[in-house]
Amino acid sequence: MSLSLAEENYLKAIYHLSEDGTKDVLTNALADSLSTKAASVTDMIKKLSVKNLISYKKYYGVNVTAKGKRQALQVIRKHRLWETFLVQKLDFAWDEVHEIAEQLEHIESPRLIEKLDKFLGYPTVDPHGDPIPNGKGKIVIKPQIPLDQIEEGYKGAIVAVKDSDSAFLKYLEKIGAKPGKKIQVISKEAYDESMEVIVGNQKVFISKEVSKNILVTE
Amino acid sequence: MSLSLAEENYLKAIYHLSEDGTKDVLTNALADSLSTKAASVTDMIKKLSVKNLISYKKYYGVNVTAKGKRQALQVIRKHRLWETFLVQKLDFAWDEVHEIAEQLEHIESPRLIEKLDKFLGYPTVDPHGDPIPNGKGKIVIKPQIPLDQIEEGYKGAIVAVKDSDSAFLKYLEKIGAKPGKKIQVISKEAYDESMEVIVGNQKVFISKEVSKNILVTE
DNA sequence: GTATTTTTTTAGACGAGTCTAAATTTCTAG
DNA sequence: CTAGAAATTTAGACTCGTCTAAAAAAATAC
Ligand SMILES: [Mn+2]
Ligand SMILES: [Mn+2]
Ligand SMILES: [Mn+2]
Ligand SMILES: [Mn+2]
Repeated sequence: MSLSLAEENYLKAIYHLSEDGTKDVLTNALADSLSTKAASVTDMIKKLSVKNLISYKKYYGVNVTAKGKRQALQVIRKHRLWETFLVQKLDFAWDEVHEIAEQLEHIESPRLIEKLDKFLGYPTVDPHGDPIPNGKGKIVIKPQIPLDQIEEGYKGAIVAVKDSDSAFLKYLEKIGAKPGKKIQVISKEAYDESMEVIVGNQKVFISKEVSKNILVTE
Repeated sequence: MSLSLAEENYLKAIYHLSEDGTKDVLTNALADSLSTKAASVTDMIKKLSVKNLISYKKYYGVNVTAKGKRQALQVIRKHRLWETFLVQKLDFAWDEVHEIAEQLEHIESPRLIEKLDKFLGYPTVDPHGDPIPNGKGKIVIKPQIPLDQIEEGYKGAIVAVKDSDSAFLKYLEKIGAKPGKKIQVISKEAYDESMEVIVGNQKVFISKEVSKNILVTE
């Protein structure tokens, strides 16, 4: 009963778009996310539904079942372990790994993943700060808040980044922002919600566009 | 112009069965090797032929073109680098890696392969002793002879093994035979061509079935 | 509360890759 | 040299995943 590459990609997209299974995902949102057409999504949705991986109410979107969530988390686990490998062992920059992990996540071999996990020292987060589900699919999410919801005077640390777009990650690299780094909010402009922050030792201005994609500790 | 997974598998099988492009490969041989049906092979052959990756004479088999050989060698390069990674870094036994490499060889990312190669220290042979083509597809084959063609009194070393069957590799493991190990032929039975050999420090009897799949130095 | 717009589903088609069964070609005995 | 056997190709069908165009349902606007 193992899933095809397409099925895995759909399941993962549904899981992510549903925000970990908390809200239903609409057909067009999935089509956008997977760069495909709504009609194709409807077709695949029916198949996943028959296999009991998602629940589907016609016209009102889908969500993962318990079974589907387990499968999605396995794929996410593989994706994040491979990303970690690529950055930590092969010396890739963090903005280069997503596309490659998108392929590697579909390699089928439980033993491979076990051994990779061990080789990497059982990491709990990937290079983007995203938590890595364990072998049983359990995922420990650290409390985290989008930086745009933070007020002046805040001191904390970056936990993760939301966007996996390469240009965004390159920009973060440039300003020295990555998971683990300390961050302070010096001032916040009421008009456009842009911010002046200190990351590492550097003072930088960031727009709301950026701050909403940076997740920080409480 | 990148190839599909199926195309890559066919091309690699043709290259191997043709013994590095030296003889034509027949439809049924290909079907056996790929665990598919002759009719499917004929279909795919036509496609590869149109793409100028193989030359095809109806009813008389196929062989790789220069272009096809280049592509096949790239896939083989990836396969053998991944096998090396699995054994050297992830601590897999050498009989466990073939199936996984069969999947990993299709991951598309030139940068990944470059970096993997570097990470492994630019190995020249894989865990089975098979040469790893370099980035340009150049392959250095060490002189090697099947052990069954060797006579009494021979002293040399194992260069590679032919069969990637797991049971065969496990057997070799048991008798301590692997690429790099020294080997001597103590005696050879004329009747069935079985041999008494010393591998490492151990004296063992091996059948022709085994000796023909062990490649040794001259 | 009806009309228009937006979203989703259905209908029908296509390419990739595979299969079985039938036709064709080549090989091999005698 | 020819009949039968063996190998290969062709014909037609199927699944998977995708697409476009048309139909249907839901949301929204007035
Ligand atoms: Mn993927
Ligand atoms: Mn990530
Ligand atoms: Mn393969
Ligand atoms: Mn090998």
